[in-house]
Parts: sequence; C-alpha cells; structure tokens
Amino acid sequence: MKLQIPQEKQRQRAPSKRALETKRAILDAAERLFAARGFDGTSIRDIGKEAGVQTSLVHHHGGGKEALFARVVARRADELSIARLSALAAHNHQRGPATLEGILAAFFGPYLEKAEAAGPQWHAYARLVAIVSADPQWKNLTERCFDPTAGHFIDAIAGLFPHASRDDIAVGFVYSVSAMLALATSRWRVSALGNNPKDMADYLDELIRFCAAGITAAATPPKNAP
Amino acid sequence: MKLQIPQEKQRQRAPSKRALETKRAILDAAERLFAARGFDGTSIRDIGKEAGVQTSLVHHHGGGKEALFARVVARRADELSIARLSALAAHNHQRGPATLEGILAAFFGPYLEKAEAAGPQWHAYARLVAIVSADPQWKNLTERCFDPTAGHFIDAIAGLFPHASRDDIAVGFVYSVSAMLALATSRWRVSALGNNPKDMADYLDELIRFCAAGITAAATPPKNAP
DNA sequence: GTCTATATGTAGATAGAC
DNA sequence: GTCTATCTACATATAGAC
Repeated sequence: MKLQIPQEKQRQRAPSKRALETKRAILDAAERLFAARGFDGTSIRDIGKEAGVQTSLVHHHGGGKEALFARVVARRADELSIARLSALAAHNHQRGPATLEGILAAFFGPYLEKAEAAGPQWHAYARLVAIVSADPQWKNLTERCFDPTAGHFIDAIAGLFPHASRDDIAVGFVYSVSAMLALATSRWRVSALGNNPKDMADYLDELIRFCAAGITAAATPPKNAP
Repeated sequence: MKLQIPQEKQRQRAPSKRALETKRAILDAAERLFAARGFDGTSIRDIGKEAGVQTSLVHHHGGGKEALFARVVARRADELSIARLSALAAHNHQRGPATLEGILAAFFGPYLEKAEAAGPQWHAYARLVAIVSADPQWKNLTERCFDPTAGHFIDAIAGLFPHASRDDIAVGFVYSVSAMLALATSRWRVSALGNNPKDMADYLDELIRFCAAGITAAATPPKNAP
C-alpha cells in the first residue's frame, strides 16, 4: 500500500467533457461494487463491466485498485464534512443553548439525508463508509477523511459536559457512530423490504434518542458512594 | 453458495488423534486469517501456510472455502450461546428483580471475557463475528448462529418494559450489539497500544452504561404533549 | 490422511496501436 | 483517452500415488 490518497496530477490541459463523464462513471461503478462486495471481492474487470468501459480504462483513470478505492471514498468525504460542519455551526449560532440532540442531528442528518435523497449512489457510499471504518487496512484513509470532523463534534459535545473527561465523550461518540453505521448498513435495508417502512426522519429521531441517552450516561459516571 | 452450515458426515471410524489436531490447526489458522483479512482477502494457500499443512489438506478438512468459513464461525457459536443463555438464566434466578444492566452483562460478558482471557484465538473470533454481522453475504449464517440467542435476550429486556413495543426494544438491542462489536474490533485494539490500557471489566462497565441508557430511552418514548 | 502434481480460471497491471 | 492483446502471478479445486 503506497499511497492512500492519490493526489491529482498537474494536467497540461483540462480533460474533455467525455473524459470527465467516463471518470465519473468509473467512480460510480466502483462505489457500487466496492460497497456491495468489499475491496477484495470486487475486481477491476467487474468495475469496467459495470461502468461500460474497458478494464484498462479503469486502471488509467483510477491509478490502480487501491488508489481507485481511496479515490472513491475521498470523493464524497469533503462534501459530507462540509455539510456536517455547517449544520453544526448553524446549531451553535441559533438562539438558545446548544443541545446534545442538536449536535448529534448535525452529524447524523447529512449522512442519512444524502443516503436517502440522493438515490442508490449515496446509499452505496454509506455502506462503503461502514466497510472502511471496520477494517484496519484503511486506517490511514479514515484518519484523513473522517477523524478531523469527528474531533470537532467531540469537542462540541464535551462543551456540554464540562466535568466529564474528553475520553469518556469520545467513547460515547464512537459507539454512536457504530450505531449510525448499523442503521445505514443493515436495519435500513431490512426495514425497507417490510410492510410499513418508516420515514428517514423517524429513524433519525430514534437513533438520536438512543445515542443522546448513551452519551449522557457515559459522560456522567455515577459517584462511587463508599 | 450451496451449504452454509456443513453437516458432519457419518464416519466409518473415529478420526485419529493426529487428524483431529490437524483439523483444529486448520480451523484456528482459518479463524485468524479470515478475521484479519476477511473472506475474499484470505486464500486457501495462506491458511495452509499458517497452519503448516498442504493446500489440499485444507480442502480435505474444510470442504471448500465457503464451507470452511461457515465451519469456523459455527464452531464457537454454540459455546458462546450456551455461556450467554446460562448467564441470563443465572441472572433471572437470582434473588431480587432482573435489571437491564444484568441482562446486558449476561450478553456482553461471555463474549468479552472469552476474547480477553482465551488469548488471540478468541479475539480473532470476535473480529470474525463483526465481519459476518456486517456482510449480507452471511445472512443465513448469522440467522442460524446468533439470532435465536438474541431473541431470548430481547424477550428478557422486553419483560422490563411492558409498555414498550418489542420493535423498539429490538432497535436498541441492535444498536447495542453494534457498539459491542465496535469495542471488540477497533477501540480495544487501539487502547491496547496506549499508555494505560483499561481492564476488560472497565470496558464492559462503560459499554453497559451506554447501552442501558440508550435502550431505556428507546423503550420509553416521550409522550407527545400537544 | 497426507503428499505431489496439475487442471482451469481469473486476478491486477501494462505495452502499444489508434 | 480509448481500445486490443498479452504478461505474470495466484486463485480454487481435484486426481492419484503413498
């Protein structure tokens, strides 16, 4: 594993419109297949077939399989971070004090809204994030793409619990993210096949209720009464 | 995917002691590698090398790659279920009323204790369970190996919240399991590298605190005051 | 049960024509 | 940028000697 985040080369001229479409088709196809089958379960050939291009073109635009995977993950990470941080800023600048529920909504909301509203492409990305988060192989990638934003949210929550250690807050936040990923990867899909699928807002509410209570409990440990 | 749970063939004679050791070595090696690299990231050759046997022997004892994977997961599932259910029974038969914390301890405890006490082999299994739980490819396997026990625990928790719907309890339970897996797969490993690694009992306590608060919140939704 | 040898397919990556 | 053709390595699986 040489380069986790491939840097864009300085180009002589701007790429043609067709080339950009090809590149996007390859990234979209890779996103769907990586999400469905994982990194090792997906071949470059499959991606080319899914995108309707030649295998060698996938190499050309992706720069190798690992670089392509990192590119796919990083592509939407910025958009997601911006949405999350601006939602957090909006919550902090409103009238009235910040609340734990509001902070969690700023973190979960953009993820779940994009996954629902923007069609199967963002839904695949949600599954991809879950894969990346669970696998130590992609530790560098998550540190670059997601940890900085997570740090801001942990700080914001810590501001609500001035007597709690930042570690205790971080613990609760990690558990909360795992719950969010569980919702995006398994429960959502299962429920969508059921008789009366819930609205995304309902899922978001129940997730926030669970995590807010858990974080509050983690941040306010009981005094050891001797 | 033909057979998820391979059934043991009726044998003419009992296998020799050496054969049993070989088989165990193969299953142990497969467990470690599947846990570290996933299903597609692990080759039969790697497993043979790790176990110190020939590639064809892995086939002979495992019955193909998918069957071997299912065998590895199922091998410890019974042991884990028995430990969990007997801990639950012990909690229910004690003096005094059952508590949510006690029920969660009966579920989390056996998993985390085995993962810590029984050495790297059970720790690898913990990671394997996380992989299996997250991947739709192994849905049948989880339904057979883990869902029945989970059902008993959801019932036990539902008994504590007679006014809550079983669905709301199940939601909280799913999020709790995801938090447990997050602890076993990422936070544990990270903390072990730190300066002052916590005791397993401390992790268990903080996990129970988080999940008990979350489940309670999920099970007692706020009345909509108009 | 255990080994060697091999069959058969597919993986990632690249060279070079256009 | 795009395509065809191909290289090299490794995958799963099996046949058959011992």
